[in-house]
Amino acid sequence: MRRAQRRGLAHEAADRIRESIFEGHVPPGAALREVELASSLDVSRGSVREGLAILEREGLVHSEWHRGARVIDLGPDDVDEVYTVRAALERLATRTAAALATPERVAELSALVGAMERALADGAESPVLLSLDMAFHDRVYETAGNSRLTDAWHGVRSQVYLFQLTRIRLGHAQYRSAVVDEHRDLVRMLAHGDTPALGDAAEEHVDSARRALARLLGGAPPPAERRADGPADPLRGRDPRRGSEPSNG
Amino acid sequence: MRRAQRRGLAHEAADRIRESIFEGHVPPGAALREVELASSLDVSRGSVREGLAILEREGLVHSEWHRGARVIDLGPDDVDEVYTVRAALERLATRTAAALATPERVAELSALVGAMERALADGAESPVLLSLDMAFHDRVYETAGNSRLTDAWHGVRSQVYLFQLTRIRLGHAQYRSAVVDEHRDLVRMLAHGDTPALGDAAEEHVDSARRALARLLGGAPPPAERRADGPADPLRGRDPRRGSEPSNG
DNA sequence: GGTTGTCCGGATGTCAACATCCCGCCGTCG
DNA sequence: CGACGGCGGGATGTTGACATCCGGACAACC
Repeated sequence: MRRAQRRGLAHEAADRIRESIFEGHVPPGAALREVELASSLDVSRGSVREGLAILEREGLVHSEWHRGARVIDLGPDDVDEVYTVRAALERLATRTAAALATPERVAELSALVGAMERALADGAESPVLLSLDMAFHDRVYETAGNSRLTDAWHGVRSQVYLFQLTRIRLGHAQYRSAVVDEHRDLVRMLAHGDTPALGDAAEEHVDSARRALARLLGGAPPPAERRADGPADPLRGRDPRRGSEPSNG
Repeated sequence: MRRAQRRGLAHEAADRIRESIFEGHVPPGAALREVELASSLDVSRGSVREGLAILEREGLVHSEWHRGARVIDLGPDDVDEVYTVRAALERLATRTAAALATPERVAELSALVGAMERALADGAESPVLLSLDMAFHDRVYETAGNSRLTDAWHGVRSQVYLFQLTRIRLGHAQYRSAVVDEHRDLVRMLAHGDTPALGDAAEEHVDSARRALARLLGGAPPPAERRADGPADPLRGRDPRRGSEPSNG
């Protein structure tokens, strides 16, 4: 059985705030004032504060000293950052999962793809598809069984979710047509144990999303490099924004 | 100029506690009691609490609901987890850095290698070498200019530091003999812009550390797979310990 | 006119007290 | 003798109040 988890108000608060952001009730760049949220959620400022720290870990929120927290404002450069990191993680996760997957796990993933097919056929809303999409990848990371890898994934997961939401909003059809096929391919390779090709396929899966977003958000045209040996495309530099390197020395 | 940073007591507390752990004053698995630390550091429990959250983000500390925080206890399985993730990150970071590096940046890295050579020749303590080692990689990530990538790195950095410390403690000579050469190679490739080989070299650099540690900690013998197209070795599964997946749906 | 100094509202950072929860111990019961 | 249940110490989770800091506006000064 899965172990039960007691969580506490901070996690609850984080969940609510995250929901609000995803549902668009709080626009990008908006200030998240602690007192406001505290009274709104009916918890103390301390708990809200801790919740905001959780969201900062997920990259959904950016906060500065004595300047409060704001919803992150994602631009074209962020697409590159997030998806480049995600591609590297996904490559590792998928390959590791392939090595450890039990038939039951593969069946679960296959069932998720089946659910996506049905949802697509039933003309379900795209956010429903997106939920299945995210669940699929969560399952893959879970199968990989590497808690550090999962943590790293959680560091970009919410941002990916946000990006895919805007992708859906701007380019509906394209997402719907690609999602199911790509995941079905992934499952097939995973079941077949085709490890060498899997890494590339997982990266390509992520990279295709990146390209679609780059096109929609109108960033500088991506270099469209051939990708036979990994993602070689250089990302445009960007200020390191968040300071505070751990200072062990 | 580098922007000035005001940090606050939480970061200060985190730094002190981190130091204590690195210097071995707090053994692995030991409980980190909030009241104790608070009186010891002469700050309030709230700040200590926030500091512990920071350390948890770095993977140095593990805490459970109403059960407090403990220093993480690293075993053979954790070596695989940490270094497998690190290899993936380092691959991306090094390749990206190669694409963006200015001559000045390469010179800085080269200077760090020079400092390592001098330290080695002067018979400096190994922890000094390790500091330069970490500084080198920090610099690489900084050059890559991807804040998400840097965040992910910070998620394993302290654990890597801890592992390298035990590596030094157990297998002194081997680390000293390998470090300088490997970093010099990295700089050479980076200066030369030899991108395709760089990714593999960076991965190999990390993987050699992983193997050394696996040997020293006496884990199950690693599968010693040929690594021509990436790290294919499956990691042994492990309980997902930390729960709390972000629950957006 | 542009720059600097000062002030004030509002928000965050920090603190110490109250509420809740674990864990080990021990007595009791089957 | 082993299992269940309650108790008490101690630690964490949560809260509301105080201290500090930021940002903009206005006024003084060169």
